[in-house]
Amino acid sequence: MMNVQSVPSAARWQPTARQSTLKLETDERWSDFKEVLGLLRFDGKVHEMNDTTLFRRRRLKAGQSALCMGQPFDGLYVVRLGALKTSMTHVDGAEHVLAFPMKGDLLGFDGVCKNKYLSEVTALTDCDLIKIPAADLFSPGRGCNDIERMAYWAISREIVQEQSAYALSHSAKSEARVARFLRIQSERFNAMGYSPNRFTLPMTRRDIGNHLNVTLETVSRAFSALDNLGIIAVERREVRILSMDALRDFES
Amino acid sequence: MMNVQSVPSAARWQPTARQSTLKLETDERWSDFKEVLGLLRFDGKVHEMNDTTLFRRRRLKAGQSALCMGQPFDGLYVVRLGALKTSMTHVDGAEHVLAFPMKGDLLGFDGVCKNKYLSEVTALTDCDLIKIPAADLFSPGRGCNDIERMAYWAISREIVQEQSAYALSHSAKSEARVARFLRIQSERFNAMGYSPNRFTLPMTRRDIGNHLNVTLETVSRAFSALDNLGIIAVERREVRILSMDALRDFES
DNA sequence: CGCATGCTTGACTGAACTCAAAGTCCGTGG
DNA sequence: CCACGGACTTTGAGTTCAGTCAAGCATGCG
Repeated sequence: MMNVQSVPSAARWQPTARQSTLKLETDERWSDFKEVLGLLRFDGKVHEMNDTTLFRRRRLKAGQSALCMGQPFDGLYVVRLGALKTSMTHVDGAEHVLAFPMKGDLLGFDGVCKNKYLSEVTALTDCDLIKIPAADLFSPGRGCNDIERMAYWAISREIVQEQSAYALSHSAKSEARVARFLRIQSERFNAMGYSPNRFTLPMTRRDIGNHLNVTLETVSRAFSALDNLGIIAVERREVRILSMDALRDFES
Repeated sequence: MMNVQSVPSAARWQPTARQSTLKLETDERWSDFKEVLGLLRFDGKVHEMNDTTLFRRRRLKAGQSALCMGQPFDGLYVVRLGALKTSMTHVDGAEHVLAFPMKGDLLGFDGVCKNKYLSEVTALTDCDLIKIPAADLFSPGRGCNDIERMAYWAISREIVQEQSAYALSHSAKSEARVARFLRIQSERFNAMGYSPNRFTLPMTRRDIGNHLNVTLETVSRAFSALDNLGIIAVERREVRILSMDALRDFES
């Protein structure tokens, strides 16, 4: 088990030396249904425990693209390790950051409807994903399967997160948005089993700003302001939250 | 069939006289699986056409609440007629408008995950909903059923819409947001079989502004500006789009 | 070392918010 | 019937917050 006080090692953004690139790519690894249920923190009922199914794992290096807009839908992915960024690119070329999926989050669910992915997913750190192939989800021959049910439960959860993120970008003041963003990040790290009071942000100021609909300078200024008030201590991407209550008060 | 040129009668916002309130409430109506598929514009495959299942209809008057935050999840709803507003209320009392569901849209999908609804849904006009009970979605005894598959297909579609809405509130200038909002409304009316060039908005300026994260005054000013430029003609909630190309150019 | 990327901070500007007033439409009650 | 009140909308004037532009620093990499 990982030390709760420490920051997840893969969440540091410097891409490590490529000593073992080839080894990684040929090193096939698998995850079972139970592991996926655990990662997703699924709390529903499973009818017959399906321990025979194995899912292929997929590794990504920081900066690599996991999914691209327009690609045909071939399955869902669960993040096993690392941090990513989902975004949509407009016709005019402007990028919009939708979310920052991390351990236990689901990717690719926007591809079910039109049978192709509608957003881009980029790895911010080295990542380890578990793929749930489309074939396992929609096999018409099978009976009502637990995998499908689990997947849809997880999709519903992602909707809820997305709605919160949407609401996130609607506070009146920019500093309040940044404060709320930090609180939510803290809660997510906590849910993943890491420390909620000390963590390393995997994304740039620019990505945060894009996600919150403010400029990167505004994000930087908000961080500095919260630091000067003694609410947080921030040094580049290292964040410590000194007073969660003060941070929460700052949101309104 | 409704005249394509005309505005849907239920989309006018004045609550009609209550001549037949009691009649409506005792007048039980039902919809079949085929009608729901048609409303949702489902284009996937259905294994065995399920024409025996009947869904109960639910009618609402303008201003009534369809779903409330915190209520236990009891099913999904498909809009058969009318327009609604989904919103989330923050701890500080601020409301945030997420979407304006209309004919063919799905409601209540955010309740699957935690087994309770997480957003409020209010009728903007008189509405006619079709309820798909939770029991029909998750009956463990049944085989893999088409209803469940259809529901999840529709949920995925709603995610896509929501992502677009999220992106909608991230244009640089407020007038561009309003222009994009109008284009999207136009496309939705078109998809529903109504005229894309002439329609009646079911929501207030305040609701539009809340959805786009601008003030109601800014929405009003943007409407006036687009009117003065000859791109649209707006009179209170009646909107005519005079040049769709110019409107689209205005978005960037 | 030089370069690229990311972060911070400052000064200035302008777009959108706030406050305010007036007009429109509607339903209701005198 | 008309007057009134309430909800919605429009428009104006002043202010403030966040965007833009710019400079400088830190870090990591080739």
